[in-house]
Amino acid sequence: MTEDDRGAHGASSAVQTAPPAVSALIEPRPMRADAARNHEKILQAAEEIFALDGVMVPIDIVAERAGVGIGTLYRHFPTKEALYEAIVMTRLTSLLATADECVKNPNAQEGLCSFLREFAHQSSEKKDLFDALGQAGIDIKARFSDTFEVLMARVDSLRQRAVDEGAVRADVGTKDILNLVMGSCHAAGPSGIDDTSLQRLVDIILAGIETRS
Amino acid sequence: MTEDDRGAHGASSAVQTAPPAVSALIEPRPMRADAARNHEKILQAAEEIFALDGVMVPIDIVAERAGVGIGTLYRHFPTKEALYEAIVMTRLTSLLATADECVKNPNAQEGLCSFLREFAHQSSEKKDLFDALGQAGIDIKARFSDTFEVLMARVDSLRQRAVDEGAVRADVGTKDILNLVMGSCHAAGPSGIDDTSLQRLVDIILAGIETRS
DNA sequence: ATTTATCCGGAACCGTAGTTCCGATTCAAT
DNA sequence: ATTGAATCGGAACTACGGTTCCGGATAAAT
Repeated sequence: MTEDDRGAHGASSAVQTAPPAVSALIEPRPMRADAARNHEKILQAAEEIFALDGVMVPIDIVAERAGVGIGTLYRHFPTKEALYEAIVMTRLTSLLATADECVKNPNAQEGLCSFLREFAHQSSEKKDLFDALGQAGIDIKARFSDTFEVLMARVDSLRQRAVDEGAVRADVGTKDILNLVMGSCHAAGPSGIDDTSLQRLVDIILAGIETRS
Repeated sequence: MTEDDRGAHGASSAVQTAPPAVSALIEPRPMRADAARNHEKILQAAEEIFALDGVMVPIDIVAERAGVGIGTLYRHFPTKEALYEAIVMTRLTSLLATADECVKNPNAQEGLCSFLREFAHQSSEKKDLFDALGQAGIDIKARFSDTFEVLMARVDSLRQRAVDEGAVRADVGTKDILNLVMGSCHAAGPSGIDDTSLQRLVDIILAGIETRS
């Protein structure tokens, strides 16, 4: 039961012209047009709502906002956790892209700096998504260990470059930095924190990890 | 209904010898011995459990740990929120005491420093109590505004002294500092963070708010 | 146009956690 | 020892949110 759309995420918009009999064994079916549309609508609605009201919102609300029934939502994401996973994945990927961008910056310090700013900015926009999930008993680091590792490595290279350049103290770990920045994002209570204040906090952190003269 | 033990918290252990008829209008009744005992047991159990498993634990568990029935618990704290309030109050008071202690330190920088360390230490011990409450939709700053203000003022005097002494930058606010330190405490995920790492984070923050040479 | 596999919608179900209620129990005053 | 009010205990009630189920609608293949 309910095994029909398992693993259909990567379908994209590739046209299927191969003989059905054989390819059916590999790729079950291309997913109906409306289904694909709904899948996207749900994902988007969830992202918006979670960012706005936190992950505690009842799932009905997400369905309502997406303009679909609850049943439909469950057809696409058999569990609320599955929804979380999809969104966190999006988020991690996006961060990874940001990190990649920042690595290109020839100035190591600037690179690290702008990554952290962007990281903080995203985190505060998406109302403490990561943290709220932790609260709800989902261990992100465990569930997405591979993607997480990659991101971590990327950030670490940002940090290492800055250290090599002599701009950042060698005795602060990547985790320390990320913990500090993440922490800043939700410390200001449920009301969130305005971007200006947040950037001020990031500045302090940056000052804190700089090499002293 | 259920108005019999309203406001009986401050009863303490003062002996009542005044004529009952008159004092009854002022102080309803001294609270039965076992009741007082239970009140204390519940408070203590709640503090322990909340610190250990977070505020999401069902209230039955608290009652069980305190060795009383659910009904009893509700007799003393008519709502789960009421329990929260009692505990947060304890916590705030304790922090206030710490702050008072630190103000006595003749060295302003050391004073601020040791307060922040202690603050961080307590926060990590008591498993993100404040934050978890925020998550649960309780706005601490609003509900305890008066006590909170006092604490805030105290910390601000710690900061101001350090600024006057030329040890801390003048452009960082008290809120910034507290946000950073609070943030550090729970950023490390549900598993918490060991005290050594936490102190390292506090060190970075302290470095970040120092005046540059 | 017909047919059928897929998908949609939302009523109903179930488990969980907060809260209420009231008979049984216990304190403490006489 | 007796008595009555205060307190206790926990079964039962309620609200809420996640999940299941299935009759009806729809895309797309013939």
